[in-house]
Amino acid sequence: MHPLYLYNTLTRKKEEFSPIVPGKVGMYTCGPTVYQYATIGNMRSYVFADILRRVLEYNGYSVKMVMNITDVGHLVSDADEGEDKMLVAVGREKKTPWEIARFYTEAFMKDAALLNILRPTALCYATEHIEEMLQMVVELVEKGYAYETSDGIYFDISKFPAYGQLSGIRLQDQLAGARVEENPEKQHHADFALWKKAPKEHIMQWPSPWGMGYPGWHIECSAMSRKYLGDQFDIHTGGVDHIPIHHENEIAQSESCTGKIPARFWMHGEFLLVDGGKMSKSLGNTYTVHDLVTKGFEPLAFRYFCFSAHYRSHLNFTWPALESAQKGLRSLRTMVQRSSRGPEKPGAEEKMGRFRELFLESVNDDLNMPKAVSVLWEAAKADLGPGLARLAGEFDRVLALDLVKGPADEDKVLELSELPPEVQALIEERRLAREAKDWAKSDRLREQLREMGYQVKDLKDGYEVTRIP
RNA sequence: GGCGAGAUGGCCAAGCGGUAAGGCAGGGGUCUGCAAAACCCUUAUCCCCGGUUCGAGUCCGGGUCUCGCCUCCA
Repeated sequence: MHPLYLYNTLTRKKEEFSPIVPGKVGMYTCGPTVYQYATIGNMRSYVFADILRRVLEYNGYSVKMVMNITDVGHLVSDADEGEDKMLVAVGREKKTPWEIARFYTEAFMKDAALLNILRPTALCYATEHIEEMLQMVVELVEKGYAYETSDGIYFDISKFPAYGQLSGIRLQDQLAGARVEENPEKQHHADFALWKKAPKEHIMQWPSPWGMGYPGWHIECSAMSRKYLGDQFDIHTGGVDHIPIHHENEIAQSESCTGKIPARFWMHGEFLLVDGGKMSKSLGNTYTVHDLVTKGFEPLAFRYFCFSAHYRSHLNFTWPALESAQKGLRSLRTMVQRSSRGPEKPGAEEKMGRFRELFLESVNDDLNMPKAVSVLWEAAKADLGPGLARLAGEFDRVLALDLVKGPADEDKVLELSELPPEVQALIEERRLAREAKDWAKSDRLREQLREMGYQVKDLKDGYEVTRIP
């Protein structure tokens, strides 16, 4: 047996995983803010969460996976300054925040489905949990962890000495207001908003004990994870950018309320780089799943590409790299699918057992997907016969690359009858030329067909026509 | 200024104390009238300098260089 090891940001080491309740795992994934299309950088993060969930299930756990949808505008800056993201989108698209949120939520779910990301067992929308958030804010105020200013309710960080445990930041080292305007009413520069009082023109606002307002960004995760997973659950995931502010704040809020750190394992996915540098919405060098499809790639090529590096490493996105992934995936599927048509091989089962073990060992080693994929490649080359297809089917419960059913290189062989008449005519002419051993004419016709978008392969007896992609 | 990650063959990338996975690309070969496909073979002492050890990409110290976070963003 291979125990499951996961890296915990909290302790900065790999730990053997075991859930609070035997056999069951509760995990919470920080979901998207739905005010524009998700980038492939965002998607890498959700592929990571999906892999974690699938590996847990592969290990026999029943997983409750909760993901939030941030459909309320929180402020642009985590330091509670600046514009409201949702309002920016409202100005841009001339729609209501609700319409925008719905539109981009659907777009996100569609992209996720294209990447074979399983739907979370529970999706929760921030706007549907304002009540729970307010209750938590009230609780924090009553317990003395928060104070009121002219523009909102703030968490009092001085009451939570453990602050900074995730990121290793010591508050006294941080330069107050180094890059943002300091709010003079805040008692400590790292105090953060639990609730904001809304100016009249603010579109999304709700009644509260402090008048009309809207929630601070961090409170939604605390309130919703508590509601669906309890005061303490097993795993919390997100991007590395969430470590210093968002998750620190979340821990501070939740633990102040419940007395417990909300999650035992904190796991973070590294960023996707583009051409060696950061991808960011503000730099405008972002791509979406749709962009990949437009360039002729299948979405799962991106999923496969994500497996080329460990989730805690930077992964550098370039078009040639994606092409390499697409080729690798296609060729893997070709091997798998071809194997299912051949005869059984003696001794295959024995070898398969070994590969199963290696695969499990790899994914259970903190989700080492590059290793896991290499195990599959080794299996593909091990002459397992139809056993390979069975094995790939098992591994695909984690990989989800449509190995057995997805498009492979060989799938494009066309019947003569499905070709346009003029193409059929040229092929027939070429067949006759070949019979007459008129190679010059044969080659000329093959070139002509190629220009029309068809590749002709000559076999022992006959030929195969495929469409050039 | 603070925090963190990383430097492995042409490219991407595993390995985390015992003598370098895998993919893509390249080269050679088999097959073929020629192609294509397929199959086989093939390409590295791991940024630099010290140290620990019988033994180090793998641990420690010091450099150099990248990159990320501390603003939006996974």
